[in-house]
Amino acid sequence: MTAMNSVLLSKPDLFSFKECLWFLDRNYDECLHHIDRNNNGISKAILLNDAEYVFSVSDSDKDLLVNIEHGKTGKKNIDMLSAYVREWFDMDRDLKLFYELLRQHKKLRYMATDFAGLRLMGIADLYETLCWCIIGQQINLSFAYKLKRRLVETYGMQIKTKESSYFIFPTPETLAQVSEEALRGLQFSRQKADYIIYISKVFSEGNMSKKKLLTLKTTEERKATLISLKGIGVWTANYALMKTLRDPDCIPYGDIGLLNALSGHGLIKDRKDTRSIEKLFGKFEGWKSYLVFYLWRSLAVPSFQTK
DNA sequence: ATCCAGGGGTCAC
DNA sequence: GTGACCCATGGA
Repeated sequence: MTAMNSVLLSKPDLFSFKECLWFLDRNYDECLHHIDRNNNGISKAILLNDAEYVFSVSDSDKDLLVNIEHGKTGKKNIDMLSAYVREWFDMDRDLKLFYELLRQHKKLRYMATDFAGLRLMGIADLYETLCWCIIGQQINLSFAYKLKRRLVETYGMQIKTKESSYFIFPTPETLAQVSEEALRGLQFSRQKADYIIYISKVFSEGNMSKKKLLTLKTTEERKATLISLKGIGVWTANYALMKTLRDPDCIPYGDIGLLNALSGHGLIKDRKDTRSIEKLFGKFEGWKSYLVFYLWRSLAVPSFQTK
């Protein structure tokens, strides 16, 4: 029997909370969650149905413990947060087939062991994902995280609990009203500032949403709809479909990290070797997004770093 | 100083 | 549809 402010989620097979946490804490200055290494857990603030919550997820043997730290409690709310966590950690997917495919590949089979249980960590909110992509376009990740922190701490909602302080990503309504100059003051380039403000207007005026995108049936239609927006190119569209809509077969073509991982494994000759890329991913039908994610994970393995 | 970083837009062919 | 070129900004 659990209290009304917490619930246990049973871990699926091939699930490692530790691996997932590692990804969420890979030495970058992430401003949208707090990792607690001592307690082996993570906490985060979110907005659900216009209500704010701070919740934590921690390891509890064969389960994950989800606890409401701040906000409305009760069964309905804890159920909603449970669903959020299951989605975030991609807990409802059976990775068995993916691991079978990995083990069939000489150069990649080590991943099934070394990264065992790593899940494709999602970003629930489409608007946040697109903003994050725009921020990250063509700059190094540590600077991208800096820009995101400035944006979030300047325009996001802050929630203070006894233990800590949390931020929620700014709303499109807020950022639609921000001036280009203000964002440039945060060291956004003119281009990034324009894209962010434009996307914010599109979302705040109701012309784009995750729900809207989900009404489109095919991946290609969804991709094309995203790309029709200024600032959203092939890379961003694929990234968003992969992280937010959880499309199983999206490859962010052109991604520098992906290319580095592929060449680090000796899987491609150069960045334009699209034939080899197609050939490799062709073997991972239904799991292309997962393969991309695992290749990103491999970038932290010293022997596969290109520098 | 120079090159690079989890791209995107534009324009010419 | 492909390729060349420009755009910005901090980090190494």
